Order: sequence, then structure tokens, then C-alpha cells
Amino acid sequence: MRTQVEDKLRQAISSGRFKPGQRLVERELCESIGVGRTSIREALRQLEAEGLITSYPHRGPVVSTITYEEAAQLYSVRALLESYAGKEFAENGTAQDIHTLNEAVAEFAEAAASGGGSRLIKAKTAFYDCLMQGSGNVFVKQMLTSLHNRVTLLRMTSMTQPGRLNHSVEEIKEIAAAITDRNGAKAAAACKYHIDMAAKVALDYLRKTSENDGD
Amino acid sequence: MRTQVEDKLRQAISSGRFKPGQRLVERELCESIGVGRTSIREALRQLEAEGLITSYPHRGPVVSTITYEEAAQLYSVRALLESYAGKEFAENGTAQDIHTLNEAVAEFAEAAASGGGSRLIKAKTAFYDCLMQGSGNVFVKQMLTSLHNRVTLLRMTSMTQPGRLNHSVEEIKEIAAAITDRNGAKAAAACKYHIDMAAKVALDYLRKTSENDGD
DNA sequence: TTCTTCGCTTTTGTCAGACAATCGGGTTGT
DNA sequence: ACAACCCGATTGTCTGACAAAAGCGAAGAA
Repeated sequence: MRTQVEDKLRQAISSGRFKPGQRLVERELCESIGVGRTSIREALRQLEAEGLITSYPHRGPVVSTITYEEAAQLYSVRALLESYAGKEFAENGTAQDIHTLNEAVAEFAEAAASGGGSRLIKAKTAFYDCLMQGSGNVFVKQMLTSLHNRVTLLRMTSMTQPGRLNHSVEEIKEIAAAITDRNGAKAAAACKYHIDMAAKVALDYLRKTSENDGD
Repeated sequence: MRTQVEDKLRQAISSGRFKPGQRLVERELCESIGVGRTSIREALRQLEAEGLITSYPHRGPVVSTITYEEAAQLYSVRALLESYAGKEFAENGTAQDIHTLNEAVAEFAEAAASGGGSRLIKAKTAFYDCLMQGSGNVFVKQMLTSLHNRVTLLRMTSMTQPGRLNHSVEEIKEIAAAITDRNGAKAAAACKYHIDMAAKVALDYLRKTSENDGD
């Protein structure tokens, strides 16, 4: 089914098996996944709408590249939306959602301590899923999901930076604490701080590598 | 070409020729537009990704319906994003963009005075295009475009409410004035106020009609 | 009568094959 | 060395085909 094709392609892009700028030839995808061109093309259109790939007329789709400025814009709007989500969560989230959030935070902290890579990613997405869910706004949820997918185009989760992970855990605990306290303003500030820190690390790294690319 | 099919369908939905909840049968679309099923299906997937239509497995796509709560959420996030766009525009927009914005406002005021329906819509979209353009953030632009498209699913632009139009013109002038003054906070407040007013009118109307539906 | 169950029709989801249009690169000629 | 040209590769689209599933109506049982 096409959603499975979508997921496979999405994962292939997120995991870096398809690198930004790489061309995606229909026929190759057909035989590599073992599915007809119809399904491939429809899945590609979906990913294109999500911004993960970019299609050029008669040249086909390529994995989207993201410039330094676009990355900065991405983190800006992500901070905006996640702050909003945190605030709404704190002010209007259900007790059940808060409970789930704290569990996700605990799991994330544990994963960070034990150092498991894939487990860490899973825990982080669980946390964000819960945060978006708790916001109670389906549009915010959709938009943040799309943004999160695109962040992976930057090819380095800011978590991989040494020392960043511990800070990240602390910041996330701060977010959960503010939400548990039903303190909307504090939750928003904590979310914004978290994203701004991640943005700083990511953009510094990006600037460094883009300088290398410029050589 | 499929972008033309997309535009046709989008327009058919926005103009209300396809009403929310209505089923979209592939074969009918094929013969009504005069294009193969391939193009239709790809266009439908695009619209689905934009949220204009919703597909149910083996039952096909229908024009998306939007509940009262979703409408409230839509206006909330729209206020958030447009405030941000206004603030960024005021603080970082180019003089050229500001000039274009003021021209769009003037055209909108003129269209409102002369009462031309389609001209009014065109002027309003021009204003918003300019506002989003001036924000300098491609993600905000994409998201707001998507939200604007979905607002039309509510089937009554809040502008059509009597008396609302004049207020709308004033509010938009306020936005442009704040941006021209390079006053970011004021621009954001003006944008938020504008959307909040539109939301109030739209949601009141929605509540009224949904009560009628409930009878 | 009303509820359940069965089968039929419609529509989707997917595939394979075909063909024109177009893009990029390599070749050829000067 | 440079320009024009031609050719292979790829996309965009159409057609026809078929299984699978959903909805509907009719038939049958309680």
C-alpha cells in the first residue's frame, strides 16, 4: 500500500540513506521497493507536499536541500509553534496527557543515560508526539510534524553534538515541570529556550560545514 | 498538466462548487475535466496533503469538513502565525515590500468602497501574499497559505458579514501603518486583533448554523 | 415485522504497457 | 576550442485491466 511506500521513503530520507540533493529515479524505486510506478509517484507527491523532496519538471524529484537561512527560519517558526503548544498544554491539557508526558520524559532521560541511539530517537519522538497531542490543536500538530521531518534534512540532530544531550534532558524536564505546574508562560518560555538552544548548536554546526563547503 | 488540475479542483472547492462532505468520484472528475485518472489521482493526493480533502480507504476522497472546534483551532494558529509574520515584516521587511503592502491596502480599501466581490477577494489575497512574503520566512508562508485555503472550507468568508467589511479595512490599515512605522510589537498586536475579530464573527456564525443543523 | 446474512454493484487501489515531450550529455563538424 | 546537433534516459500522461473492499439491496429466519 502507498502509505507503506511513503513511510519507507520517509525513513530512507530521515535515516540519511537518501542524501539531500540526491535524485530519486522512479524506476529504481520501483524495483528496490517492488511496487508499481503508480504507488511510487503518489507517495512522491505526498512527500513533495510535505517538503521532504522537491520536483523539477521533467527532471524528477530530488531530496530537498535546506540552506542556512531556511534552517534558521525553520527553527524560528518551530520555536513559535512549540511555545504555543507548551502554553496550551499547560493551560488546557488533560491530567492524562500530563501523566503520559512525564512518563515520556522519564523514558527519554533513561535512554539518554544508557546511551542507546535508536531508543533515544524513539523516546524523543514520543515526547514530541505527546507535547503536540497535549496542545489540543490539530493544525499545530500537523505543522510541527512536518517541521520535525524537515529538521532531519539537516543531517545532524543537534543531539549528536557532545554535551548537548545532557542540556537537552534538563531543558525537557523543565518543560514537563512547567506544564505539570500548569504554568503556561513558563512552559512557553521553556519550549522556546529548548528550541533556541538546539537551533544555536545546529546553526553553528551548519555554518562551520558550509564554510568548508565553500572552500 | 496536473498543476492545472490541482488549481481547478482547488478553485472548485474554494468557490463552493464542491461542498464540504461531498464525495469526489474519480471517473466523474476525469470526464468533467477531460483528463486521465493518473493526473486526477496525483492532484487529489496533493489536495489531501494540503488538508482540503480527506480520503477514506476504499471509499475515496471527500471535501474536508471542519468542526467548530477545529475552526477555533485554525483561527488560533492563524493568529499566532500572522502575528509573527507582521512582527518580522515590521522589523526586517524591505522598503520595497512595505511599499507593495501599502499599495495592496489601498487597492483593498478601494475595492471595499466600490463593493466588487471578486475584486475584493483578489485584493485581499494580494494583501496576504504580500504580508507573508514580507515576513521573509518560507515556512510561515507555506503554512499560512495552507490555512487560508482551509478557511474557505468554512464557506463564508467573515467579510461577507454585514458591517464586518469596514472594520476589516480599518484593521488592515492599522497593520500596514504599524509595519510602515517599523513597530514590530504593534504590528503583531494589530494582526492578532484582526484575526481574532474575524474569528469571533466566523465562530459566532458557525455556532448559530450548527445549532440549526442540530434541529 | 424486524433483524441478520448473503450476494451484487460500484469504486478504489494497483499494475503493466505504451507513447510523446523534454532534458542532459556526448558527438560531430567547423 | 566552440557551437550545433543528435540520441539516450526519464518524466508525464493515457489506456486498459483486475483484485479487493465498501455499500446496498434483497432474501431469508426469528
